[in-house]
Amino acid sequence: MHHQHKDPRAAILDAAESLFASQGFEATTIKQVGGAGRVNSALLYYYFKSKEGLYHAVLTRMVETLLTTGQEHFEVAASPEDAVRQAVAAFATFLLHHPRAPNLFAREMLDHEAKHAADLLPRVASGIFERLSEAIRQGQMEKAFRSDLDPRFAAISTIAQVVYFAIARPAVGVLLGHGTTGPPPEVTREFGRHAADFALAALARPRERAPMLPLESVP
Amino acid sequence: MHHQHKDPRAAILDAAESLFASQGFEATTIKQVGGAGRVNSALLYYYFKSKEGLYHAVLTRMVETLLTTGQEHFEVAASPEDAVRQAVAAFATFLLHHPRAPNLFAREMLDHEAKHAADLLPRVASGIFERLSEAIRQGQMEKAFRSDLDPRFAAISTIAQVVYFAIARPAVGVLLGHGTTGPPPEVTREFGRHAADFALAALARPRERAPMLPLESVP
DNA sequence: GTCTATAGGTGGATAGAC
DNA sequence: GTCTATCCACCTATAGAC
Repeated sequence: MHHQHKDPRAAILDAAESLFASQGFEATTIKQVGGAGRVNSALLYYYFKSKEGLYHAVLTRMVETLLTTGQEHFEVAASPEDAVRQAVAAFATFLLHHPRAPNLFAREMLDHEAKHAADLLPRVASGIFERLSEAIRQGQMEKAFRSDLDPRFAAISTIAQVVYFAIARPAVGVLLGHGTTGPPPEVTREFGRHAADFALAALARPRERAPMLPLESVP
Repeated sequence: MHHQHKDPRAAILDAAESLFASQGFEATTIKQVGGAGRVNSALLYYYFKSKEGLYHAVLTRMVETLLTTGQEHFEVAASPEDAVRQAVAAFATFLLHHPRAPNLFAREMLDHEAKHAADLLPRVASGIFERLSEAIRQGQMEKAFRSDLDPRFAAISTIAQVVYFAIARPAVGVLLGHGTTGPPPEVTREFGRHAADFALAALARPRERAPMLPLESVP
């Protein structure tokens, strides 16, 4: 999975990302980072100001990747329905390559109330959530979606499913009968499809319109 | 908010619950617990085996409360639709009284892969998730819900919304324009209603049936 | 049951050789 | 740029007086 690094800086970043995500910031020691990255642990202070500085660098790099992935998916969306599917797919793709990413972000919310991500959150908000909300609003205007749901709330509900599934892996695993190690990859992919279906089913107009019929014909 | 305690054990539990939830297990020190509970910090080792033992006691007490709340709500559910609303309401009620609870559980998943909650998760699974899944399955059999969604996945999607909203408060706050302190209580309640609506909209049968009509009359 | 004092161990960070 | 050695702060846990 992980290839050898010539660049010590990248090696440190990779090791730190993995450790912070799996153990948390406080529980991860400088020496663990050095060990995992096969780099002298004192070297960390040459490339980064402090343990916190390293942490911030890890968060920043990950957000950039997420934004790029989101960008690529939204670009190919042809309709509001498609945009919803693409938004879910963007997260699913991102999670496939960075399985621990939700852990890292979730921790940042929990441990530091997003203090270190204060400059990053608005970029995620405008880069992904706002675009999804906008697509939903668009679908409502085009009468493709029901209009009694708040577009921003609906966007949160959509993304929440897949992010929760990733964060609460142990709990979800127990619920689905796979134990605390969490569900196998196949089930995870299956849930990704389900999440898009669930969101689109919620957004769908409740009853079939009778298109093209004059109003008088409706009882 | 917090009343004075005569019972040092309860004082320690309350202080630890609050601190573990807001800072995490590793970042919380014994002396902070003692300080917040107005109890000598060495006393902790008289009532609990260790810092880990205290942590486990906090988790256990919280799960019991959640299960009781869930129980009470499910008991009054008269229909599958009602059960879905009651499940969301159970979590909403619980979160109202224990705003930091999701943080605590989320941390346990993230920091320790639910190691300390291994004995608690099955109880939550069977006490709440299974009952919600069962209600959804029931609704599908009664033709009240669409039948192309996996009941267990649908249960996860339903709960995911409200739990995600609680965990990702800072991110959700930024998205909705309230800053990293998170949305005000009113918006939180509003989202609770939305979550139930969203889930029921997703579960609803896609088109209106023509009830009681003989089959031949359908074109 | 409650408190003081402290042992024993570890972690972040730096100084300075190479 | 990289490594060794180490300082200092702080944390968990216990011993033992009261």
